[in-house]
Amino acid sequence: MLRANVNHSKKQMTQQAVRVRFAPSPTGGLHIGGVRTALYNYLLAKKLGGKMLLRIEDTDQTRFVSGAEEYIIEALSWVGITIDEGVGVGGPHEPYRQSERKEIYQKYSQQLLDEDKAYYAFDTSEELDAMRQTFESQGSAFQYNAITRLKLSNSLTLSPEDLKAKLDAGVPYVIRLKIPAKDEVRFKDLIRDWVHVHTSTLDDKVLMKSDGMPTYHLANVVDDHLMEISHVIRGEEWLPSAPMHVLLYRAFGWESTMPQFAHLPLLLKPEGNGKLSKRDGDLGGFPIFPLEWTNPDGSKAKGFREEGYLKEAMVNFLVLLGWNPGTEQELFSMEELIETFTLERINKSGAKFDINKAKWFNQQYLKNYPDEDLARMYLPNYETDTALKIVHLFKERVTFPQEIGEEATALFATPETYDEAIVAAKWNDDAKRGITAFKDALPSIENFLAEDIKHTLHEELEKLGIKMGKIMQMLRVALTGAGAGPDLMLSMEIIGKKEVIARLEKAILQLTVIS
RNA sequence: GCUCGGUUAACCAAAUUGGCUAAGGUACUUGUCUUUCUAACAAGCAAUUGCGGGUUCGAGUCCCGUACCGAGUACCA
Repeated sequence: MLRANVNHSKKQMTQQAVRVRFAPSPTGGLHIGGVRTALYNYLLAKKLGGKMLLRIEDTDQTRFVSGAEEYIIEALSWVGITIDEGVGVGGPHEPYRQSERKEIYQKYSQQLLDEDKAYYAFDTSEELDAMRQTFESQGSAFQYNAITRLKLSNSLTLSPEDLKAKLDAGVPYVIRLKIPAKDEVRFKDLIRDWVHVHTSTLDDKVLMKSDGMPTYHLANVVDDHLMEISHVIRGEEWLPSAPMHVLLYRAFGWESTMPQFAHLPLLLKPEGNGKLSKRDGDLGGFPIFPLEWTNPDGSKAKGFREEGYLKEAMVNFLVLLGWNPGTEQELFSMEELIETFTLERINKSGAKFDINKAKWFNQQYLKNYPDEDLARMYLPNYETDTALKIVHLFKERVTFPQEIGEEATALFATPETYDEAIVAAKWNDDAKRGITAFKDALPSIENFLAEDIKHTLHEELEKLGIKMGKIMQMLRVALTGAGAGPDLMLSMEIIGKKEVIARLEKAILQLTVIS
């Protein structure tokens, strides 16, 4: 290959073009952890002027779910990750769907077979399961390795004639990697530093399944090599099999151009320990998927996008799950992230998935969102002028943009009930006199604007010698039913003169009857 | 069981060649806002860094032991 010229200094290695890949399998909605993995890949690619590839790992035909691939592409595009090469885009290494690359894997597994680095194995799943059980009952674990393979049904133990007979007869087989009995594998993980493992603890992993498809292990090594991937950035769950992947690169003679590895910390459950799962989302009432996902049976799983999470907040939240800039900055645009991101600053320990943090980021971004956009998107049924006032009134007090619409609806609804605790504490003679006087003065206000309303309230209360603080909360209850809320003067301006008067009349009447 | 990882306040989390007083956020408490508040702003409270040893002038950081938690251990990725 053209890359033959490579076994030299590290410096030259790092100057090699940066090419990273996101390689999900289309088995359903994309887990939010996958989005983070994609994001880290993307950030590294952009930072170093490299390419981001999307490869679909659909080698498990039994788990394939239609629609998942489109979903993945849409999810990535939602958060702003653009693909330079791969499924949906094309590129020089097509196809990018592993199911369409079968012959390639067959060719390479045949190469390993020819070089005696892999072998045919005819043991059935049932036989192996039984074997595992036996071992387990004896307190040890079954391994298909240098020792046991000599007692099992494979091309190492079968005579050439028997082997040929089985193959000719079409007996199902898998191809396994022949892991050396005694050897040390070590590789440098960009996040975890040197990892070493003795080959005696590894087992002869299946490379090709009996259905003719490769396993993840073979497919990802072959493809990463062929697609000239420079950095493999993936979840920690792959760390245990990484040594075996190194062995595969070695077996193919590709070790000198092997990509660098970076195994990302896990996304942990919000409570307790363990990997974040779909169930945790149901339990905590939050999504686990970026976009709403519809299962083949029609059932739906919620998505962050539909729940009202802004994509900027999502990115910011996700990027900080396992990475930090080392400064006190917490809000980052995608551009700033591309600038600041480094693999070196990813930490090793798992990151707790704290949905409150996601909400906090959403609030921060919502606050800075242009009023005009929010008004147009979430208050389409209001006049522009009114809509802008409503947005201004609520956007710093809510977490999700759609809440602005809900708050607006509530604002225009005459209260049916009044906060009892506050009525009990604050509804007294002064409150009644003050509010009545204020109400009676309202018709004379020409421009029903917050400033003028405030001015009138001041005047009326001054005449009566009542302090503003004494009745403000009661006034709010009379108008909205609730003891807390946004700026009251602006609220009244939006509600409108007629309705404010009507509500006050109603409240005075009802509350007087109650007390 | 075995292999590989992790453990810093109530919670999240930083301290990346061992080096000033162990960041920051959330929550909580208090104050300010002559107009309330669940908002905003300000201040405050909170950690012998899982535990036990060791190396060192100096350890969250390195070494040994131990406890707990996780990941992997499939013809799934």
